[in-house]
Amino acid sequence: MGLRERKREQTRSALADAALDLFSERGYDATTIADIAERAGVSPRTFFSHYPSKEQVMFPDDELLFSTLEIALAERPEGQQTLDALRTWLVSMLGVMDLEAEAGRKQLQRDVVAGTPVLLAHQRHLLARFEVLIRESVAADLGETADDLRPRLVAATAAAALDATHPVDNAVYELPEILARLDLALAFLRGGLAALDDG
Amino acid sequence: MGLRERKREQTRSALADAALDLFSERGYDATTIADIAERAGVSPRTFFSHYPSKEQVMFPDDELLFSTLEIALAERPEGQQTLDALRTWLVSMLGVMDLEAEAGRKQLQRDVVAGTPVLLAHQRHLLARFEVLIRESVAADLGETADDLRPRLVAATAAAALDATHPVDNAVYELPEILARLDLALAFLRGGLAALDDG
DNA sequence: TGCAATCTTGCGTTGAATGCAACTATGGTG
DNA sequence: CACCATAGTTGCATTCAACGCAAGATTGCA
Repeated sequence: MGLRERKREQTRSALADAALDLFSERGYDATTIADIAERAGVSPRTFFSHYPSKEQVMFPDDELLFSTLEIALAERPEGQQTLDALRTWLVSMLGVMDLEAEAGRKQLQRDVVAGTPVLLAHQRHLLARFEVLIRESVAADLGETADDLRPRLVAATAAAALDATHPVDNAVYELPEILARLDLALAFLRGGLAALDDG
Repeated sequence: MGLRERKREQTRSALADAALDLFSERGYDATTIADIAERAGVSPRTFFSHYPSKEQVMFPDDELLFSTLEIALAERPEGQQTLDALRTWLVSMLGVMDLEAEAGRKQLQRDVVAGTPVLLAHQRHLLARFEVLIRESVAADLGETADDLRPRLVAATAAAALDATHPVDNAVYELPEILARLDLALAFLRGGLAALDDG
């Protein structure tokens, strides 16, 4: 990676760090883009060359998560079910994540989000985008349309399971614990499908 | 209802109508609050005394739906499950809705929403609020916390089922058809719970 | 008729977000 | 090493959503 890209990444994360700090100090609404840019040492205009909106600076790597899941679902081994691919993807993501970022920072991020309606809404929006990916993939598995009921139900459940992998309060989840939760959700989901087939 | 309230309601729905028309003519982004207010025959400032934001004018009666569900869940008969109360509420809502508003207008509203990312996001936000209600109520049923897995999964499924009651494309659903969809979702959900109990 | 509550309106302010053009730094090429 | 294309940064100007406030208009009630 060249100097140029490295500098850009540096600015990008400086903005994210500055934003997180300011949001947690003064609150989201009391912080302006100008404040964030100033603390990050760049011009206000530069903010928008890295993040398209004020909310997104709190979710710097969600675009990456989204695209990796998109690829993981599209390029999964022949015959592998969406839900298995999802599980595999989650494991690999958790593997990468815990290495690069320390837990305290993530916890602070969660606290700020939890206390800010606009950010909560945006987080749900992101989750909904994941749900769409899952829904389309599941629909293909089942040979149905994304508008049909079964893909909807399955995707909603899977998205809720993904959401439930985020620790609550100050708990720190370990990988096996997270997977256990996911598998419980998958069991729920498969039980539901079975019930539909019986009826 | 006095003259004052009637006038206010009149202004409120004039704004909603004007907004829907303009959004479908020029698009959401190309329409300003001033445009809407002008067509509705009121001042721009008045818009915000009826709707807190530009998005909400497209969902004029969701606050009502929300509060009625909140009450329906809180004041359900002793021993009645959340999901049954939800079903009852849906039936009563559909009964009221189809009488007051014609289907064509609703269809136009759905088209505009479907073609406008901001509005889609807001619709999901509203659905998420319903999901929270359901989640808390289900958690109480099960004697668990709203953060626990089962209430999350059940609420997510139920919310998806609610969402699936909205017609797709230009289809017009009849009441029995909608209920059949909901019941299918409830069967899915109970099958899932059963699977969890077995494991 | 007059008073109180409520709705409407205009004015001003803040701040998010975008477009554009100029400037700067980097990476690669001859 | 000089040159050029590419990409990142910045300042400037603009639009518009959203809010606070105070004054004006209208309705309900005594």
